[in-house]
Order: sequence, then C-alpha cells, then structure tokens
Amino acid sequence: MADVLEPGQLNTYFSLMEAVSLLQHAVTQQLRAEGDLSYVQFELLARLSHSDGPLTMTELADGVVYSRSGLTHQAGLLEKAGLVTRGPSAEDQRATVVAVTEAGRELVAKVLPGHVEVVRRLLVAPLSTSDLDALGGIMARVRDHMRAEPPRSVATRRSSARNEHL
Amino acid sequence: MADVLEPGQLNTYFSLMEAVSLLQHAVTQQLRAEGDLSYVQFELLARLSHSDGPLTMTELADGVVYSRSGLTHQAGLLEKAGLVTRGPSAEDQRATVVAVTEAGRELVAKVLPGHVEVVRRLLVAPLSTSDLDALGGIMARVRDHMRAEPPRSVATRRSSARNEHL
DNA sequence: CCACAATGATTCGACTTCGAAGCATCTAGA
DNA sequence: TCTAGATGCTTCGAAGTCGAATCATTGTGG
Repeated sequence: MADVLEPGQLNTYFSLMEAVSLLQHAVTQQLRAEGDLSYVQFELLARLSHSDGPLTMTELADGVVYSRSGLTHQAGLLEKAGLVTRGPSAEDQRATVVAVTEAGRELVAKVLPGHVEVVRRLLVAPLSTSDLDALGGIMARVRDHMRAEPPRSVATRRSSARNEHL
Repeated sequence: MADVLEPGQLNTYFSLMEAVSLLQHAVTQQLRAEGDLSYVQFELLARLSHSDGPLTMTELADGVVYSRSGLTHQAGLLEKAGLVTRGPSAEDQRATVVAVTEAGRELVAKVLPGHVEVVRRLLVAPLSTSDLDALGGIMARVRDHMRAEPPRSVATRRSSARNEHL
C-alpha cells in the first residue's frame, strides 16, 4: 500500500466528483422545473412510493440525508404541500410514520420520465453498454464498502436495516 | 417514452449518486476537522496553488461552483482568513484577481495528505487497479460529455460562447 | 414506583449555495 | 464621442443542510 496515490488515481477521483456534480446539478434543475422539488424531496417521495407501507422518519432518513433535522424540515415541506402525511406510530409513541399521498405518487410519476431522460442523456448516452455494466458493478462495490466502513463518528445514529433498491 | 432505461442502468445511476454522496461527506468531514475548510474552499485553494499565477474570479469559479455569488462569498471568507488576497486586475478594471498566500499553500499542504488518505481508503482500496483505470476513463468521458452538453442554465457566462435561450 | 439512560423526533442557530438585481467597466457601432 | 449592450463582480434575499440542544417516550434497574 503506497502512502500516496498515483496521479491517475487522483485524476479518477476528480473526474468522478466533477462528473457527478454536473449530473446532480442537471437533475436538480429538472426536478425543480418540472415538479418544484429538490433532489432530496424527490428521493424521499420515490422511496415512499416504492416502499410497501409507511416508514418512520429514521427509516426514511437512512441513506438520503445526513442529519435528522434536515429530514424533519423536508418532511414538513412535503406535508405542507400535501404530498405526504405524518402521524404517530401505533407501536412506538415516539416515532412518526410518514406515508405518501396520492398527490405524492402522481407527482413522482409526473417528474420521473424527465428525470430518467436527463440521466439517459448525460450518463447513459456517452457510454457503451459494457461501460455502464462495469460502472454499475464498480460503484455498487464502492458504495457497499463505504456503507460498511466505520462511520467515523458520523452523527447519524445508525439504525438497524439498510434498504437496497431505489 | 417506450425506451426507458433498463433497471440495471437506473441502479447504476443510484449506486453512483449514493457512493459519491458518501465519499463527498467523508472528505468534507476530514477537511473541516483538519483544516476548517469546506470542500469548495479546499478546491479553490488547491486550484490557486496549482495554477501558475493569480486567477480572476471567473476563472476560479469555472468548474467549482455554479454561481458567482457563491464564489464571492467564499473568496471573502478565504481572504478574511488570510489564505488568499484579492486585488484589482491590471488589464481589466472590472476584474478581481485572486492569489493564494503562503498561509494558504501551507494549509493545502497540511490537509492534502489526510484528504488523499480518505480517498484511498474509501475509493481506491475496494477496487482493483484495472477497475480504477476503467472508472477513470469512464468518468472522464462522462465529464467531458457533460461539459459539452448545452442546457446548462448555469449562470456561467462564458467568455466567447453565447447562449441563445433562457 | 421512581430515577435514569437510550431512543425518535423536533427546534434553533449558523453556515452554505444559489438566482435575481444592481453597480462598474469594457467594447462595439453610429 | 456617445450610447447601448456585454461582461465582471457584489449585494441581497430565499432555500437547504447540518449539529447541538431539547422534548417526549421507551426501557431498565433499584
């Protein structure tokens, strides 16, 4: 293990960060324009739409934001917009369960095609099928590795399960 | 929209976004802990340290932030911290040229090893050399494609290019 | 039953980022 | 020269994120 990275490895890191930054900016613009949603809001709605039932705030936060307060804020906005509902949990009075409303599902369905189109145009289009397969495998491995790595005192009070899809 | 993305392509996109989000969060923590710098501030200092001479605000902003006002704010903070200097340009009275100070160079030198170490541990470690090479090539291609792609309603008023709409 | 810690969520303040509007300067054309 | 538009940067307000502190509930030990 070398102490210093090869120059090419650093360049890989920079390319990765800049490309994703550009992609993130593009999809953020699209979501704001077509659905008046932030990227996080879209992620939350998509997660709720895809889940079987309502989720608690903690389950919903996992993997989307790095602070609970941020989720509280966004969930409040989504509730005010009529896209989700919040209510007390039956089992645990401390917990708040969040459910997507019909309007929320419709909004996701409305903005999803445009979202996918942006991804297709910016990420999929310039790559070959084998490139995409390779990228998918590589990033899944990196992601899993990071999830497992010691959180290093990240303030997220980790909960039990980890969601896989979406 | 008959040809939506393959499920695997969408998963590639999600893996990419989540992995980079985790990586970004990790390096941000490291920079804040070891140098009291934000990621953008570090990028600006690194860019200035690496350049031959001072840069104008516009040159400095290119590729780092998506708004000029954000750069103005950060440059002000860096100047207040004594890490950069700002002064009028000789050729163009409108322009502000930014130069890194010795303290700025020293701070970059101080935090860079830890920064590289985080990247090595989270991104490089779980991948093989060939994976890294492939990733570098793929992301460089994606990045270049996005840079060329048009509809960046980004406020980057480029020197020679001219945007038609919006 | 009663402290007391752990857990789920919210409130609050500080910081960052962006977009629109504004000011100053440069440039091109009549 | 004079005027209008383009360009460089800053100011200002709105929105988002995070961390620390806080409130409420659950669980545990005496």
